[in-house]
Amino acid sequence: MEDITKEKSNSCNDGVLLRMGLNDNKAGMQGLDKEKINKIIMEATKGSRFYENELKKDKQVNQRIEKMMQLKEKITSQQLLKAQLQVDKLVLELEQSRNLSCTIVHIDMDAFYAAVEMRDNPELKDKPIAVGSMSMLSTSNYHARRYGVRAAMPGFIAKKLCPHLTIVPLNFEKYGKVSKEVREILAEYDPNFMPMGLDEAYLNITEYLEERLNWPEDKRRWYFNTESTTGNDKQDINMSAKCNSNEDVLSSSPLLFEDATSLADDPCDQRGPSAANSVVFGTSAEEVVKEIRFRIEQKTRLTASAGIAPNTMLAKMCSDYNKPNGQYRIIPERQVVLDFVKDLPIRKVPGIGKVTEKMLKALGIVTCSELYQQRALLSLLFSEASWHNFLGISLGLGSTHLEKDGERKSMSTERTFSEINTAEEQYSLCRELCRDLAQDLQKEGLKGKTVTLKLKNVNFEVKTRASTVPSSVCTEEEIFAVAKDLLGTEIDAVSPHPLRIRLMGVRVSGFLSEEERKYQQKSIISFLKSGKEINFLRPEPGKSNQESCTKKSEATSQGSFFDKKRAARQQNSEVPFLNETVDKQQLHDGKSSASFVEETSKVPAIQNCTVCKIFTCPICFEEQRSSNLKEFNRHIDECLAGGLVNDSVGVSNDVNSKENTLVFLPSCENVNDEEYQKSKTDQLTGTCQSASTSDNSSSSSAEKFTQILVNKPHEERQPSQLSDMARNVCIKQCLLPKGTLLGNTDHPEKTENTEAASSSCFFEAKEDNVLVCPVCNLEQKTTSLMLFNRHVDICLNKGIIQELTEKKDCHTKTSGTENSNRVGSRGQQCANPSQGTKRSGLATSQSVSKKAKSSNSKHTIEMFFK
DNA sequence: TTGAGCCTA
DNA sequence: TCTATAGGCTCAA
Repeated sequence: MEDITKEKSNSCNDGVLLRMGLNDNKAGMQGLDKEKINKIIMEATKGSRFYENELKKDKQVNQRIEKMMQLKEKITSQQLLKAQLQVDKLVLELEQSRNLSCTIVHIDMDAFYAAVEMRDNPELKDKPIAVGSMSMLSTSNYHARRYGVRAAMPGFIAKKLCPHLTIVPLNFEKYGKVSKEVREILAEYDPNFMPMGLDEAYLNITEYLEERLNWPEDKRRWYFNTESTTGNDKQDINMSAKCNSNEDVLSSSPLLFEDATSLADDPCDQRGPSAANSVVFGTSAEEVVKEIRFRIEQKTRLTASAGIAPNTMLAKMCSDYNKPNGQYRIIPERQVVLDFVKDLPIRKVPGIGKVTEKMLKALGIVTCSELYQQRALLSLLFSEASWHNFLGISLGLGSTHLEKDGERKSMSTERTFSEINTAEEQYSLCRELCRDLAQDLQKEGLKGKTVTLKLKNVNFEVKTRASTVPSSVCTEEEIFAVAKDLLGTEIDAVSPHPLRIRLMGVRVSGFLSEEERKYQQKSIISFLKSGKEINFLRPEPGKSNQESCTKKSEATSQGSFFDKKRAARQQNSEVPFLNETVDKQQLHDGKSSASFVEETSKVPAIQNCTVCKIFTCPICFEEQRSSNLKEFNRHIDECLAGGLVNDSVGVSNDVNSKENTLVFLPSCENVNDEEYQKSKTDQLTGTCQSASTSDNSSSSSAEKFTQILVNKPHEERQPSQLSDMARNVCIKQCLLPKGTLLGNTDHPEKTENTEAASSSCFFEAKEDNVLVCPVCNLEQKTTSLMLFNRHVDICLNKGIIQELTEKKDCHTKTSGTENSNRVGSRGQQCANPSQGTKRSGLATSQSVSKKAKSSNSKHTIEMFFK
């Protein structure tokens, strides 16, 4: 985030000191010199538990290095040669894919938090300040940096380095507002720009540049903001320029820099004629970026640095090149890119942290060109993801498109405190964290299956303990039920000694993917509810999050339709759907929006849930007070007989409103054999019944309604039966394109056009007809009825069984065995957005996930109940 | 596949 | 007196 962070790690040598100490000589100019700073830091930390832990961690890194070196020793020249060929093949491929056509910009606000604080409090202007607390600083201004005060440094140590340092507490609300102002400007240049935190963003201005080429001068003229230039600050808001061989910088920082000169006074400014209080910017990328920075400064009175390059990785490094308040561009030519990267220290590359730096240094790799030279060796020592990443870096390759952040993967909350060592306090804190987390989760409407407890003991050793439960959780009670068990295990593990901790955190992950949620929304149930959508998962308009979430949790805590089916099966219950005693695992799964029953009672704890007697009818959506389930089922029967058919069809399509093709097939699970046989016979004879007809069967419609998706196991079904079921369940003429033929394979004479009323049970497509699958709601181009029916079958199996019930693990992990002989280089790939690895990683997992889904499409309904 | 630990920003 | 949060990778079981 802050350039200070980069400074900190510029040249970490060995050991702990480096992590904590100063690593460049900038500080020495007017503040303290490097040695003195390191000495003070060492005196302040040595002997502390933190320091001891740092030593321990350092030892572990050394062990990893040792292991790597042993591995290296075993590599034969033949292996190396082979690897070289393999890697060079990839180099060729990468070269071919090199894209220099994009203009990517990275904008980075200078010492953001500190600059905001200084702007708002002129008294701080000439003082060394840092933002944060005595425990930890988030950033510091450039005065303070001269004393070695930097981000990620505890305030008390900073105070030792710079006794007159002013520490300002964090005010995220304020930074957020400023950030919003900056983003408004950025959006004008790239509406799809990618913010990275509050103070950084990537823009793709390729298209914008083309457009701007034809802009008249007046459209490129910007005026100085005299309003924001108060008397005292006037000299600060000037525009200045400093020129050097590499760049042409608009500079001015009133707040951070002392060497600003006025733009008007600058002889190297070559821009065109400008009015006294305005400035005209050109059409090149450099000019556009200057304009952006000018506008940011005029609007916020803060400065930004920027990098311009053909990809995100390079752009990010460029923004650091002339920081603060500068910009730098890499011309989009292969050789220029390679030259830029050549002597660049690897630590400057986003995503390469101190550990990776140290490991590479052990191999004699310090610069990016060395990274390239050792590519074959690296491919043998590091994981595939790692060495691919290294190769990309050494070739100056990175992502050329900006993707918005993907779906959230986890949410957590943690707290640091002075030692807590009693179980009572620990459980109490744990609950508190769960409460906070539950609120956050509910604000975003998230539920996850994995709960992770994080503990840091007084020796700074961090432990995480996770547990994955069958049903998603989101309420305080649900999360706490899992977390307290994890905590209990840890307390027991050290017993009879007390567990002495200084940090506790709770995380929930394993959320449903967006895709899975989409499937939910398009589930057969929603389909059947067409026109009267009630989506339990969405916040209700006009209601607070809290209200929505409460309702949501109430609804979902009853378990979805499928959960109840599963519960019923597990318990061998005769009651198919509205079971009063539900397995606790089923109670908390909110995956499906298909919950028919909405209860109004609170679920106090995971252990003791009972079903309330107020139900929401899935047909009329009215609350029904029922003393027993039969009564409620009777109500649904009435609704079905009287309203569902006409209503549901009528709402979604006024054509054929009098007809429907829904048939409620009995389930093998919950319907007696006789009834099942009867329905099976009906299917086999191709009898297609309307709901009203089916209503005459011995089983109640309500029960059958709940059984639509439950049928004979796949193996027991003939293809034709499956299709029949699919048709029975999903056919509604209203969803078909006008003119689509509906027909009956068994009775072709019954085939009718949708224009006319039809109770037929399958689709017949015209040539090249596009049919809308009633299950997935996607258009299916098909020339064959068979194909389309097959698609519907697959959707029914896949969409409903898989998508609704099984949570797909979005993180498809790389095989451990594949890389088992490699030394892991952890983390650096993913953390580097500029490499595109984070994005591509996401894309990969998504595509794998899709693949998994498609391969699972053969799964059948009954699998769910297993 | 899951859990734990680690790396990075 | 050494943070808080999130994402992703690796390795082992």
